[in-house]
Amino acid sequence: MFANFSTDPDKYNTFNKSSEIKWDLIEKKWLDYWDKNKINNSDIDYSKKKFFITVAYPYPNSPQHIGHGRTYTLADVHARYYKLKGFNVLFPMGFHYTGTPILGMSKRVQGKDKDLIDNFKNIFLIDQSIIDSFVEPLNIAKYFHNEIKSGMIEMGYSIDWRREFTTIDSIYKKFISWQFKTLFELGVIEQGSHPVGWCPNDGNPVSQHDTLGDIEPSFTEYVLIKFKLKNEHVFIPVATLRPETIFGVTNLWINSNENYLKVIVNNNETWIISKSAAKKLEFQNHDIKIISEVNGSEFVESFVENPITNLLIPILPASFVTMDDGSGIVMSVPAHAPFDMQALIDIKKLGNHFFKAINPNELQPITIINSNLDKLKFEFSDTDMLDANQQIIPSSIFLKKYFIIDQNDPNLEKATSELYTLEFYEGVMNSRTPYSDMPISKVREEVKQMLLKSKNSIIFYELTNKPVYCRCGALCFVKILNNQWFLNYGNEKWKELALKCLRQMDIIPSEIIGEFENVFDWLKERACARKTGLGTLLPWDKDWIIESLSDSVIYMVYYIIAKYVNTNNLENYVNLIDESFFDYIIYGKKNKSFTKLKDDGSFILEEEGSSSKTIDNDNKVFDMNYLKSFLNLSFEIKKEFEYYYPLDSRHSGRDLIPNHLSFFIFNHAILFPQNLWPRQIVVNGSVLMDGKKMSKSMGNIIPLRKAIQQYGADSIRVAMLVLGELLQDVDFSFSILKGIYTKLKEIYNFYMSFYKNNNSIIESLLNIFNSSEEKLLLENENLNMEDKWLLTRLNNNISTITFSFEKLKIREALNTALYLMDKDFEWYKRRKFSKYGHLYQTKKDVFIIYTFLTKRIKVLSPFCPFLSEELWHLFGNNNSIFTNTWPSIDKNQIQDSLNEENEQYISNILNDLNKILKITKNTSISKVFLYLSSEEKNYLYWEILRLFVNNQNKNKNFGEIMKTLLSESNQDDKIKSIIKKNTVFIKKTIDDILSLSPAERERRYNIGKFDEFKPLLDSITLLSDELKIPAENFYIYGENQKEIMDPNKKAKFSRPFKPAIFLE
RNA sequence: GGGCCCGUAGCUCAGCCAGGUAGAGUACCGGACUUUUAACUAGUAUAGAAAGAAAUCCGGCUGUCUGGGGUUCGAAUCCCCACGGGCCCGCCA
Repeated sequence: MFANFSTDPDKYNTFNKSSEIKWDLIEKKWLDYWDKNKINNSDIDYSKKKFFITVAYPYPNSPQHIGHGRTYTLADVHARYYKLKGFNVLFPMGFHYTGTPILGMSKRVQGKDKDLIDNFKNIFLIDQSIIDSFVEPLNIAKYFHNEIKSGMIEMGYSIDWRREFTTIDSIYKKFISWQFKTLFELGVIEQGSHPVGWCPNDGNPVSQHDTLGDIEPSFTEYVLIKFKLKNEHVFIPVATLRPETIFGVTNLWINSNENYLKVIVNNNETWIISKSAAKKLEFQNHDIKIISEVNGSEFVESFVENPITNLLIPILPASFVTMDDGSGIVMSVPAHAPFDMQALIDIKKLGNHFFKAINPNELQPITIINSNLDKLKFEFSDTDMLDANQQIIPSSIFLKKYFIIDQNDPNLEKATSELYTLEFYEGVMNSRTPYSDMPISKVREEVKQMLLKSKNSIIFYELTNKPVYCRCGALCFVKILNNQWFLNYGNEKWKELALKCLRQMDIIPSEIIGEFENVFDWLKERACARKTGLGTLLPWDKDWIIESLSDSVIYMVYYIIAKYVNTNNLENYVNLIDESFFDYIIYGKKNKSFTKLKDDGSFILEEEGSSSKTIDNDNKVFDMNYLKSFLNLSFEIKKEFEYYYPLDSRHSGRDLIPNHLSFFIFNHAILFPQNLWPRQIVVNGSVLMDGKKMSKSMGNIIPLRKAIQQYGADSIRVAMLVLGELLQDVDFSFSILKGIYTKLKEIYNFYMSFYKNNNSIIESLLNIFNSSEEKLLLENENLNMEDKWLLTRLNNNISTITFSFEKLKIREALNTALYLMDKDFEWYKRRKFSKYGHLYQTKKDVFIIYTFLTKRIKVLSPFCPFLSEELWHLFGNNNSIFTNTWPSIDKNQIQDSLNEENEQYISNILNDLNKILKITKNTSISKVFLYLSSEEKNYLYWEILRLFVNNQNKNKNFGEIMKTLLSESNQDDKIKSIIKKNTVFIKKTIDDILSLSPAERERRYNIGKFDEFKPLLDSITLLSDELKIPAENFYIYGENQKEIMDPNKKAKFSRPFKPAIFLE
């Protein structure tokens, strides 16, 4: 990968002074350096704590776009932070070849699909010759694999590439076989049937990219209820989504203009169904034999028996019945289905003479569901709307509401769905049914189960978005796949185990844990094998390929093995690798040849005189040395597994919670002992573009590598993370990216100029930290007010950043490191310049700034590794910044609170003065008078502050405070009078304190008596500069000072921290 | 249909869990800046003025916290309802 780069740093010449920074050179230089110095490699090191972190590996069917980068970048920042904290971090990456889309794409390339090829050419910028090679599916995977990997390297991800693998590598497949055999033995893999979208022409399941117009076939479950023809052994099945309405059926509807089929189903029953229903039933695994074709009209006026109520009901003609839905015959529930009601009305219009055996007027709707129709009833009252029991007929209300005229009215759909929703959520069954007062949502399931149990119905699947056509042009159906293999995530014991695992895991952000619990709740059987695609064969049933979400749940183990495949030729022993190998590594079980291994890795010697051949338990003969070296390797791998496992952190997008992440927990929970369960999951939201999810079909993707070329990796890393906190879905923004680009440039330039002006001092400072010289330079009395403040702020910021990192509030950490620290430094500059006219001069000055800059670049380094490494080396360090340590927090450095308060105070005064100047708009001001508040006021201030700090939950309104103050001073009349004299002051002070953050209150409280005079005096030069008033024209008085100049009697308005101000 | 999330400055997002202070970045505006001095004002070191703005710096600006109701002395924050936007539920990964 890096063969083209040299390690000679001069070659890159990134320290030159041209105004544009050569990010590409900087990036190449450090990528090369990290690679040469193996910075990202991780091996067993018992002297360090390990930290094993992974991200979901990519599926290589397209280049990475900015959206993918977020999860990876977060993980990388997390990894780099832990590395700086002194952990031995393992951050590996693999590639997921398992699945079908690559095969589909390859087929489309073979078929010269224009859309796809244009996409490759124009969006992904792939050469025609490469596209041509895509007729071979593996070439697609390999191409994008390389593409994605290059992108990851260019982004500076600290991945240990020695552990790379793909999911179709031979030993990986053995690993997956082991996983499935083990799961099978644990009894959580079962066989059953499963509905899928199906192309009869290809004989394959179809999903979105297999269909014309990229339609995802979706289907619902109907209940097909069988009505027996009176006096005949013939059944008329009808499909319904509302089985509970069986109690309200008055008749069946048949289309008398269409032909139906008489068929024998499953060699057993005779049914009358539409032609399309016959076909659908065949795909749904029913054996259909056609006997004859019959016209629908032949059944008109026949009677059928309701299988539940046993009532005899007639079959009547209706034109709204379509042959493509259900069986082509429907049951009529006029009271609750507007279609049925309208058809009934239409029939009644035909008149009695139309029928021989039936008087349609005798057909009365049967209301079986009560729901709140009050609003509608009020608007449309009419006698027609009552049934025989004087109950309101819901469907008729909706017919009126939509002004329906006949059964072909398009508004009937609307009326139907509205009534459906109303009754489903608010309706209850009435007393005509055995389910009186039960909610529909519950009854529906019960009736369905009852019907299925009594064999009066079957489940019937129907596409909801039909017609769906395969790319080959054939019409698609719902097919029931037989003998489908499932992972039974519904298994109670398994679920319990998974829940236990979840509970002891650290889920970040914690509020997302509820989402996991929900998923665990409804998770049931999950198909785990397919007929097509790349992947591993199901070990006991080689017709099936293990499905992609099932072979990617515990693969983190494999990163440990992959290193030995890539660097120790483990593949040479592939014939020795079977379940016993994984049993040994993961469980420490010794089967087969592993019985020859002792616990310390040495061998149990063969009997004397044995040859160099050995025989394992399967009676296979091996060369002894060959076996020994395999066992040696296995022992090494086992040691490494024990060192790195369990997994410490797993990063993923939140869209994977319902599947991958949940399966990940389930599989770990059952396959690993509790002490090896994963410890943490970190979930992040996705990156949107213009409010929409990035996707190829939307054409709103930004290829990652292109963006790196333009803005550099660091800018993109920062932009991705600063956009929003973890869980938030963020909108990508180029203006922010550009802003960050210039920000990083600014940082770079400042470090450069600082170095150039002070290079000899800086070099002498290289090893100063923790030395006696450092202590000497930081002697309290040597430091100015602003120096102390800067060091305090530095300390506090590092503490904030560290704390944010620990909670993985990455954005907060970044914001502090990138922006807030800069703000502090700006203030420092202003103070310095105003006092001395320069930023640095003495060694001490340089040292303070050097301290700030050095620590800052460290806290920035997880976010911008390239910039940080560059500047780290600029300052003369000749090791990698990532082999260094995270800046420590100096708890008792100096009087932190006081330093902060001082500068805060100065800044507040400056703001106040500016505001007053602005309001008065008086430019002729020449003198500034400041009055500091009296002892009495200060005393009261602390008393009130004490109440706030100590009694967090008490009422803090004015009355309460007064009461408390007075009651606490009940013996002391002097204090009492002070309190009474200063009620206005107290009220204002309460407001002052309320407007402080809790931290600020705490700080002021901890400082105790605050001397306002000191910071004022120290900042006179600053105030003078900023206000453009000579320093000698500032006058500071105590409120009660005798020789006070107070022409406007302002002094009495002074309050602690808020001196009274008068401008002349 | 089920589950989840979001709605705060023009834009992208913090703040909400633990109620009292609305805050960052970006955009925008002004100034510093550069050029010109032909015309205008003072007057010749120049300033105003006019024009230009790549970067940088300084200063400034912006809010019915989606709406309604409730709890509270006090609500962006807690509770309820409504509205608007998004995500996930596949033999996709």
